Amino acid sequence: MVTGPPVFAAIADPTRRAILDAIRGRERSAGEIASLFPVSRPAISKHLRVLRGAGLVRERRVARSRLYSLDPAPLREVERWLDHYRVFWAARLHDLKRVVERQERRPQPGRNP
Amino acid sequence: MVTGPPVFAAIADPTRRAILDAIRGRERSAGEIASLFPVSRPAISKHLRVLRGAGLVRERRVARSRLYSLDPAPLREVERWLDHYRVFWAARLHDLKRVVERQERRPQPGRNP
DNA sequence: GTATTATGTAACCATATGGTTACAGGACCA
DNA sequence: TGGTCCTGTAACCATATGGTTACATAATAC
Repeated sequence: MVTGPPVFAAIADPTRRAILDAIRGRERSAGEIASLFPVSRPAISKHLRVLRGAGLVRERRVARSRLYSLDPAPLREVERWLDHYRVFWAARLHDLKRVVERQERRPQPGRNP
Repeated sequence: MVTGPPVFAAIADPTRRAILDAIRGRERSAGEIASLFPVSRPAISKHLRVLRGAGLVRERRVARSRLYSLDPAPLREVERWLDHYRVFWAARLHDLKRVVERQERRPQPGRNP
């Protein structure tokens, strides 16, 4: 049984990572998400439940559809864990800083509220 | 079956993350690692095999012991994946930059060669 | 009301996973 | 050589996981 923050287990599966990639940027309905993958709709439904359990997606009911959008907050836990290791590839830390600075200059994408 | 980069599955288990935390900093023997956890030594041996499969640990035979040390390289794959999401908590990007700058100023820990 | 659409849930299945105990093998010591 | 130490592997077990098909439910359309 995998205990600890569920986000680590949630992103272990490649299909779930792909789902996150698919809704990063724009909200999508469950059916729309399912259409992107070669597995059945119920399988996707279960993946979405896991992602919801990890707090990685928000669900919004609209008419007959359920629209899913990204909630990146739990990923900061992964980020925090990686912090302890980032020092080990410190040779490229200045690259990271440059990335950060580039993104700071960029306008906020702003997920729809 | 979990395909894709094995590093994501490797770090999904909390015991394996704890093992990485334990050998981050200093090399440890298999038995020493096992002594840190409430599970049997063979269980740890299997976890170490998974970590080796993901390229996260290096093994060095010394006398009767096997010494394990961290190989952080595969974690950069996780880092790279997170890059696409970091923009979504951009409000705190300047914090990250500060962390980076703090670590750049710090002397290199240098894993023994 | 009834039909239709979109989605979650139940029941089930095969395989993966994480754990155990028992055993095998290589390296040091006498 | 024989014995002890350290560790990996084999065999096995219970449960988790990811998938399926069939059904239930909720909201719109008629």
